[in-house]
Amino acid sequence: MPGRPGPRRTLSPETITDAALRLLDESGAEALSMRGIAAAAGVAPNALYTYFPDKAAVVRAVFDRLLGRHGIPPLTGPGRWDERLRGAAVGLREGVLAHPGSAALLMSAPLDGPEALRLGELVLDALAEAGLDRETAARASYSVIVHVLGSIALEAADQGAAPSEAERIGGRRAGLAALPADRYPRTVAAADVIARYNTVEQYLWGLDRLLAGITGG
Amino acid sequence: MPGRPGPRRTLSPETITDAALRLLDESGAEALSMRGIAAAAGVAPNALYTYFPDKAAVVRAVFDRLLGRHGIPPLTGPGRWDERLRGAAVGLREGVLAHPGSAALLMSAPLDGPEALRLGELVLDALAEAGLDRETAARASYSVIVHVLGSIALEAADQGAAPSEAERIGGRRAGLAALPADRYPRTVAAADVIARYNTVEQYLWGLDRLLAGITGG
DNA sequence: GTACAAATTGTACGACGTACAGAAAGGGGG
DNA sequence: CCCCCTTTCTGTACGTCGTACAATTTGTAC
Repeated sequence: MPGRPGPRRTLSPETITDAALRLLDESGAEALSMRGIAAAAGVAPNALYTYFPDKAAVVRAVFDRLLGRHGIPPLTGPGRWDERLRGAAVGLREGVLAHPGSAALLMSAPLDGPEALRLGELVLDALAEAGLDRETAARASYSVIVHVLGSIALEAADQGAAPSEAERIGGRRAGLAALPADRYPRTVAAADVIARYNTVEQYLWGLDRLLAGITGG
Repeated sequence: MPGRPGPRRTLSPETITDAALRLLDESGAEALSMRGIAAAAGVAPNALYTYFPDKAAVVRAVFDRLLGRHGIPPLTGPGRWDERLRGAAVGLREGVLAHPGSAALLMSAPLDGPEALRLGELVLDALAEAGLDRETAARASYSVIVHVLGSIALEAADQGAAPSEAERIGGRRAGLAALPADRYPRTVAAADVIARYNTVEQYLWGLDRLLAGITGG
């Protein structure tokens, strides 16, 4: 099909998501407005509606590009399957957490974009290499993805929780640090234990336990 | 301290979150606006700012009450520890998914409200009963909570993804159902496999694998 | 009764998503 | 070469949002 009529100058879905990612890096997720993205792309706000039906569609596209931006390794690489899986998990975590606020998008859309599919293929490929049959691999990949994305989202929610200056009580945050140990004895003790590890270690510990339960049971 | 001056008639944090929960049940999570909550409580929008510094604080409080609304069983109940854990997990899932859209709040705030703490105590209690030492129980509880909340949030995001009428392409949704099987062979097969199970079964399968990896390793 | 502090309202501002209509712009048929 | 038609982008506007500010109401303490 040769060129269609009309002026088709500046925009495309890619230039729009490019501008959105630039905005996300510079100003955080709460700045991801239609007007802001349009301004970053140098067009009027409504111009975006030629390429996306609404804001949710733009956000989904941006989220998918976020998933694929951080060097997910090829499907069949060298090294042991679990090492490849751990490496991809750590890379994804670092890439997402580098842009605080973007993690809020992680659980907000179905995982059906092209980059999300590439991620799914990677996980399934590694699990097949581990010797799982098709059914177990399918179920396991879902649980692995839940663990990876859920951990990242929860960690971001924890550290991104607006300290907000208005919610401090008596100078310290009304959170785990100020718990009544008599009412929540185990939780306080657990917070104490977990605080001794950095989060990436806890993240990989959970992933390893999950993989052990899948392959060993 | 006897009564403070000023008229303190109608409101309190509880009446506000009550109104918000009523609104959430009737009109969904996207209707959770300050103005809407205030109207449901019968006051002017600004009245809420006497009790909460901003909307995010209201949402956090509502989210915490959501966590506790669905009959989380007492910390030390009858029955085997894993049965209690599974029961609480299923109950939480049903309760949250009954209000589509409210699941979007699940990963949006740190888990430090009173009901979130009660949930943490329940999990830790069950894990202690399983014979785990303090350190392992602490780490395991974090992973279990990630799995439970992450699964629910992802399921809600999948099914709540606005079909939106504008994003249908050729009459069918541009999603997993229309995948190019030559580019994503494993993913397509996995979607096929998982579709044969209802989600609660997959949810418990993942929980069981995780628990097996924790207690057996 | 009078002064003061706290709770609630009235009003307003800026930003948001997006609908609608029009203007600019370029290719295809004559 | 010119006209027409499709497509892209802009101008403008509407309703809603979160929330800041000042005024008003209301109760307690002296």
